[in-house]
Amino acid sequence: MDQKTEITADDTSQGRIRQENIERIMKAAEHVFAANGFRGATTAAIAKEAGLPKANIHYYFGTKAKLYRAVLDDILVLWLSSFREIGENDDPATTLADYIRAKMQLSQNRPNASKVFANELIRGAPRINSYLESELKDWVEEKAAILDHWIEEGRMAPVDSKRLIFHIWAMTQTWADFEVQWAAVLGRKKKLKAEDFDAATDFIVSMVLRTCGLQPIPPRS
Amino acid sequence: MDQKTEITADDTSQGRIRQENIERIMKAAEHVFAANGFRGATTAAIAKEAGLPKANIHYYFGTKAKLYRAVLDDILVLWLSSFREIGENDDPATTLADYIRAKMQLSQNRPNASKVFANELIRGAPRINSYLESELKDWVEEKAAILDHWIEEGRMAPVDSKRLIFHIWAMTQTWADFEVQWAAVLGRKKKLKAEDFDAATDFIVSMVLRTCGLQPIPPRS
DNA sequence: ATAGAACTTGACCGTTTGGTCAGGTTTTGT
DNA sequence: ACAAAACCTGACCAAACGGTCAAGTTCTAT
Repeated sequence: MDQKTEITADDTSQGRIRQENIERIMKAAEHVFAANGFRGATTAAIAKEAGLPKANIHYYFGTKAKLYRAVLDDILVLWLSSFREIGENDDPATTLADYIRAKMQLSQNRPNASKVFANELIRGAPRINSYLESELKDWVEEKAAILDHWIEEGRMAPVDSKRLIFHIWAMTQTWADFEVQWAAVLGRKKKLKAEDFDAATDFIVSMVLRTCGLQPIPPRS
Repeated sequence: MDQKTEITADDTSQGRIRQENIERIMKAAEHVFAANGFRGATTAAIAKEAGLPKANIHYYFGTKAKLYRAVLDDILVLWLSSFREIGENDDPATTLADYIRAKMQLSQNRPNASKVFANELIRGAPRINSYLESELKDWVEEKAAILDHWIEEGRMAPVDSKRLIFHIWAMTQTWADFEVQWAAVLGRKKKLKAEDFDAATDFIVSMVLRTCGLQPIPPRS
């Protein structure tokens, strides 16, 4: 009668079958939500991609909205955990480069996560506004303060630290969200090659470090 | 019987009422498609926002798919026409700065156009792949050649010209597509202020010009 | 003035949607 | 071995969907 098993994404308490199926469903859901947005995605499409009857996904997640939330929560955890700890005593150049590389690998390895997040933002982020206004805002302010500290110590050139972070995000995320566009312009067949991601990573690192006066500008020919 | 009036977006041949209604519907459609994607958007929602009965929008556009195409075509024209002509004899610094400013104004003034385009790309661009592979690719290659020419002449530092263009797009579009995110992090109430766009524009211009060796890096304190 | 073209729209239709449920099978702890 | 818990799923439902249509109203050229 009462199906109050209270399913959460990280329910490790019991059930091998449960874990396997939840994983399978969420992977399929991430893909379908990425490709169609929340409203455009159908539970039938998710079920088909997961290779399960539709009723089965409702058994585990109840409603489409709850499944979406679970996918979204998974992504937010991934997002925040990807941000390596930055300390005031670290080297500015290597810290920035490492961070860009980490974000870029996320774009390459988890493009659907990035797309679901992008979809949510485009829609006005109705479900994650509190996350943006709290965790994310705090994270940015904390990291920006460290950059400002470095600037004050003369360890890098003065830049608008918050906006630097914003644009690093913009540049790294574009390679996941708009992959088809860059693939088409570069003459690739739908998918980018690994070397495209490498070249983009190097470019962004170079651009950011030059902006911060941490890498010399090559002389004009 | 046969309603073969062949409606195109730029049908100026006749009909004051026709033009007015088509404009109203397309504006509403752009908003609804931006907020929900093609699959997630409903003709009822578009009709409601346009202030017309649903049957009326079918009278003018036939199907949801045709309406979407019309909106998309409108955006592609806007996109390409926004790219000012660049000549080999222009000044690199002012040309790049002007271009960034133009793209940024599009983000500020037509965010829904940007969002519809972004949605289409995230989905894999099923309807505009030929545009990406032809017009857009050609445009990028043409402009990149001019940048390369400038580099060869020693008028700017060597950079990967195509990737520079890609990342300018990424940085300018993020202010339209992900406005809520930046508004939340900056502590604004949902919408960014005009000064936020101005500050972002200055930052991107500065970043690009520094990268190209066209603007001195401020000394460390 | 008037006839034909253009525009309007409530009511309707077949399909797809998210979600439910009863009755079954499998797994698990003892 | 066996009962309880967990899992499975075809069949079903009301609501929402894209689209149609016939009967009307308004506009426009002569």
